[in-house]
Amino acid sequence: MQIPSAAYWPTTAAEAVAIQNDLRKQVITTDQLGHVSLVAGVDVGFENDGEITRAAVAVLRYPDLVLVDQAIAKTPTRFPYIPGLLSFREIPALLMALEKITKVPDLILCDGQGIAHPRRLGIASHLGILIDVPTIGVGKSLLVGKYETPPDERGGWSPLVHYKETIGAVLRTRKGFNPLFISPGHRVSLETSIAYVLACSPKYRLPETTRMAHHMASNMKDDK
DNA sequence: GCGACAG
DNA sequence: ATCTTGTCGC
Repeated sequence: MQIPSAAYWPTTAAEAVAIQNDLRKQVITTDQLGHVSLVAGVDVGFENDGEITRAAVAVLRYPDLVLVDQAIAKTPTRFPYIPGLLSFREIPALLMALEKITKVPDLILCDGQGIAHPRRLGIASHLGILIDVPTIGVGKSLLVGKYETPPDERGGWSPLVHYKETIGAVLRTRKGFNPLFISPGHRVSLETSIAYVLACSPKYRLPETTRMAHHMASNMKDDK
């Protein structure tokens, strides 16, 4: 798919924060997505103490979740891991992998937060704005916000609140397992985000999209 | 000031 | 994220 040239990339934390404060104005948290027939999952992995970044994209047909396209990319890491600035470390490699995809997804599920972020610009929101595709943040743990333990049943959830603002949902995709931290990335509402995450996680705690991308990013070290 | 802190 | 086998529990 066509990817806008990420001409310049920040080098310092202060620079990255300034970019987030600017891009946050572009985030849309209302439903602005068409018919969804293709859902993608993206994930990243590292090698050599983080020197190399591996990215993987898995495109699945929706709603049967059959893998129809995939791509991987490997590149030198350019930004350190700093809580709140994760996207600057992982997005460069993700864009390289997305560029190789031939089927453009209608929706992308990302590892990490959407607007459930200190400045409302987690990796899902950041990526969504850069490529202008609807995105949802699916985190395995908390970054910011407070919440009550959600009901222990599949579909049970409770709001994630930060500074009096609802920024996401703590959702259980399986009874008896830790919940996921869901938040709108870009062009998707919270309600819709919850619905798609549940629809994409029919059997395991994590969405099929995420699981497939994860496996691809891991097996990259086995082959070429 | 102290602690928390996606992957 | 990553280093890694077996092991405990539903």
